[in-house]
Amino acid sequence: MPDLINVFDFDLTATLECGQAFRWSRCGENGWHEGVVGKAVWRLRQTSDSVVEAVVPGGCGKKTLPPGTATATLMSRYLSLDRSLPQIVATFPADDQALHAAVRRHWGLRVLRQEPWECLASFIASSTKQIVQIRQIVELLARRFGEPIAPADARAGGSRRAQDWPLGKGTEWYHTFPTIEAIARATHDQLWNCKLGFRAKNLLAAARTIDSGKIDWAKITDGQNGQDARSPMDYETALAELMKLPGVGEKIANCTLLFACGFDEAFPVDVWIERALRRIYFAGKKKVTARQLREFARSHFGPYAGWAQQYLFFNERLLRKHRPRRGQTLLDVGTQ
DNA sequence: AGCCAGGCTAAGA
DNA sequence: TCTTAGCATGGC
Repeated sequence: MPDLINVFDFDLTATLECGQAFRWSRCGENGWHEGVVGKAVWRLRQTSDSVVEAVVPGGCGKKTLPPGTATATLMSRYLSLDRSLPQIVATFPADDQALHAAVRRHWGLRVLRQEPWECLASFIASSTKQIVQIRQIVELLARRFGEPIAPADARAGGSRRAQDWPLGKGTEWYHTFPTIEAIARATHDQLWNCKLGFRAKNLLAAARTIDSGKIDWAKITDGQNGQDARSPMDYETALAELMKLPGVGEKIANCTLLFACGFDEAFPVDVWIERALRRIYFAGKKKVTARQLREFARSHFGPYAGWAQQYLFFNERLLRKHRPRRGQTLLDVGTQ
């Protein structure tokens, strides 16, 4: 039996599939999602507005996962269930109809709190790559430099009966995401062989820079392990610190701060969000520089700008996905 | 077949 | 300060 978790204002699928994490995939037909988090394999599915089923090591295999246990705390933290979505949304500009429409459409989407190094490394790998390719790279890195997780361990904590498992046979080996040290010890060619291309040298140098203590990694990511949700460092400092790493510009630094370090105001601008911003907020204006977009975002969206970004981003991607890509601009899609 | 992908960096205006 | 080319590769 899976454990049950009570949730409010939560949409598991939107949260896992909105493009912030790369190691989740659907498995089976019954809405199960499977992913490696830390040293464990998690399987999750949402069975109603208020219930998520979880098969995780450390789960008790009983009906409801008792809040306060280590596993419950970990999951609540990773999924950002320990936050009030209505309170976050209340900080958005009240008159921004396009944003509120996106929020309604994807109600329950939450920004995750991922492991910082995995997040940073994944986004270093992401530049000029499609999401399928990024997922491939991350899996290759895990397989070659991560710790193997035996099939039996992947099933730990749940039922021993294979038919209770969404996965079926349960003979597959999993791998943790490699540590900073593991990547730092790798050779350039080994990373290259993980299809990183020119990003290989950036990832290697980033790992070695962090490993040798040249940037204050511990402080940037401190909120991850401490009591507080976020790092004690201020946003601008943390951003500048991350951008010292090779291959890490504003976009990737902001992704890391938002998706892993608890900086809710971090606002990554990629091509998708740029399209959305231009269409929604700068319609009719011919020349809008990237800098203007960033400044607009900072002043317009407020302390949870990063969350607003994620709603707009996901929305934009779905718009594009459901529309023909050629011969039709997004201008006629509207903001409804 | 070609086009393009969730960028960063250096170079040159 | 803003724009542009180059970087490599696989998926569609």
